[in-house]
Amino acid sequence: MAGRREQLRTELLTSVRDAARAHLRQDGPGGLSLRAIARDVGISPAGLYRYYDGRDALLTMLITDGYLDLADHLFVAQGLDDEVSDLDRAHHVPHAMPPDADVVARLTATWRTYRSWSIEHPNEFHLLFGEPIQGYAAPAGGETVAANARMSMALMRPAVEAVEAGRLRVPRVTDPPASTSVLAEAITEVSESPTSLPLAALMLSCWSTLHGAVALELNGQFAWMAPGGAADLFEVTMRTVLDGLAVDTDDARRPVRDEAR
Amino acid sequence: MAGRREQLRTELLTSVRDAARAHLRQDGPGGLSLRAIARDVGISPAGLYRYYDGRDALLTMLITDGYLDLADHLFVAQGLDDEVSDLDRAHHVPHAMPPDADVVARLTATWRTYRSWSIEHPNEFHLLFGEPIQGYAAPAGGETVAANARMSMALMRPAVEAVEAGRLRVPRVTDPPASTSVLAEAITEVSESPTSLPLAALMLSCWSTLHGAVALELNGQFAWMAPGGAADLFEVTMRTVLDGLAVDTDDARRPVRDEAR
DNA sequence: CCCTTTCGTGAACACTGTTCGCAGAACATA
DNA sequence: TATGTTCTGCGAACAGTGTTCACGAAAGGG
Repeated sequence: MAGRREQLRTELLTSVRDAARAHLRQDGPGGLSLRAIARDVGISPAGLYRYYDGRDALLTMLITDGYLDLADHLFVAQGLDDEVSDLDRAHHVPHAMPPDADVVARLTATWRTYRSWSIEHPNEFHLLFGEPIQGYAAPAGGETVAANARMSMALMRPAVEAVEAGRLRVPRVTDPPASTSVLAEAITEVSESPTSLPLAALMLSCWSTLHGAVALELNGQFAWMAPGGAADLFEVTMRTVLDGLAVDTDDARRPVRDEAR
Repeated sequence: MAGRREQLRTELLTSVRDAARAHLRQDGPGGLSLRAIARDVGISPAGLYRYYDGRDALLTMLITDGYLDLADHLFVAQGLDDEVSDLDRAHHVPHAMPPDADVVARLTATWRTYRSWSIEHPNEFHLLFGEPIQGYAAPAGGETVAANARMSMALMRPAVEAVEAGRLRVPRVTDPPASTSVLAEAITEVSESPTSLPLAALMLSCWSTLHGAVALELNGQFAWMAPGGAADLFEVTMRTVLDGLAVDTDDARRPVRDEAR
């Protein structure tokens, strides 16, 4: 028995959310204007405070949504559609793989999706991974950190699986610093599968490379060396990394290729 | 024969620059306020326009300075003090190496400096590599791109030297996409030394890893797995990458270690 | 001394996020 | 149905932002 009030409230609530997302996409995190959003949904600036308690609340909502949306895309890319919330289920994911595809193929598909999502949603990427907004601090409640953890897991999982399947070599870590012992434990806890320090280090360096390649491309650092777009640069970077991690066979190194393509 | 006017002008000019830098360091790129700067140097907001033509001019100045400052630090880390402008010569660079140090040691020192500079100047890092400021576009003149190129060279050089010295393996690139042929040419032109496509790809992936590790740490993505600071995480990531690029000797893989430390 | 260039100012404009008090509509209870 | 309570929404106001403009004063050159 939804009262008329609740109905109007949820309608306006999502209407505000949509307007906020639209403005984020167009003008970036810095250009988010409460007054403009209020104008779009047809209420006064002050009226907005009945729905979202100021700019910070809107930001945490956008950040949470961003992490979850990215996580959904990553899950779809791996063929794990059942992990995805109903909202984004029909989303088109360019590199999506069937769930029984080759492990390495699912890995590369996930990485490609991390990039393509970021290229298609540059302002969301900046909101999630860029500089913290002036005067904004994530609430201690942890709405955003949970979403963040979900995204991290979606990103890490296929790499872990590729290692477990024996398709990726885990490099040794020489002289690991003392404080990094917590690292493996933390990742073990989150990923719910036992993680050694070298494996954790591998995850770290892979994520760093992936993230760095996307971030540098997005900020135009590759513009002067790839005028025609940096998609191929990403491809080369990814293959360079994966070839370096290819398992050694007896006679020769087998380059890592994604067989299902 | 510096007239009294010019003298006052240059004084106020640098005074404005210092104030702008101070505000950047404290409040970040978004929190840069022309009125606050004007207040600091003791002139009216409108008077600022006699020295810097609006916010954008101030931003290009700050960006240029940032790239050059980072480049200087990288050069000092490699022991190339003569490349450095007089202004920052006496700067303390924690990982600085003598110019005759081991190639790999100079490489790791450069990477560590890339990180430590970013950690110590987070807002400058965001200004240089973060989201583009709302409504700002780099001038076509190229003041910032020249500084950017200088920084790129300072960053790439030691890795190239390590390869030339035979201390780093250059992984093959399987099936390079067609458009990446320009890449090698572009890097050859900038670095003034012949660069093959695999070498260019190696530079790319190294820079991506380096940048990604720093960016992720700076945005707190590592906070939950390294409560005590991420310096050791960076160390592990760097060693993982470099060990993966260690040259193959006849009997065993020799891990890359920096001998002068 | 005069004329030109530079400098600095205060006022104004169109914005921003946020707070406050005051209306009116919707709801729950007597 | 009548009354009291809660929720909505609004206009005004405050302190802040970048930028433009016309105007007076100072400095420099002839």
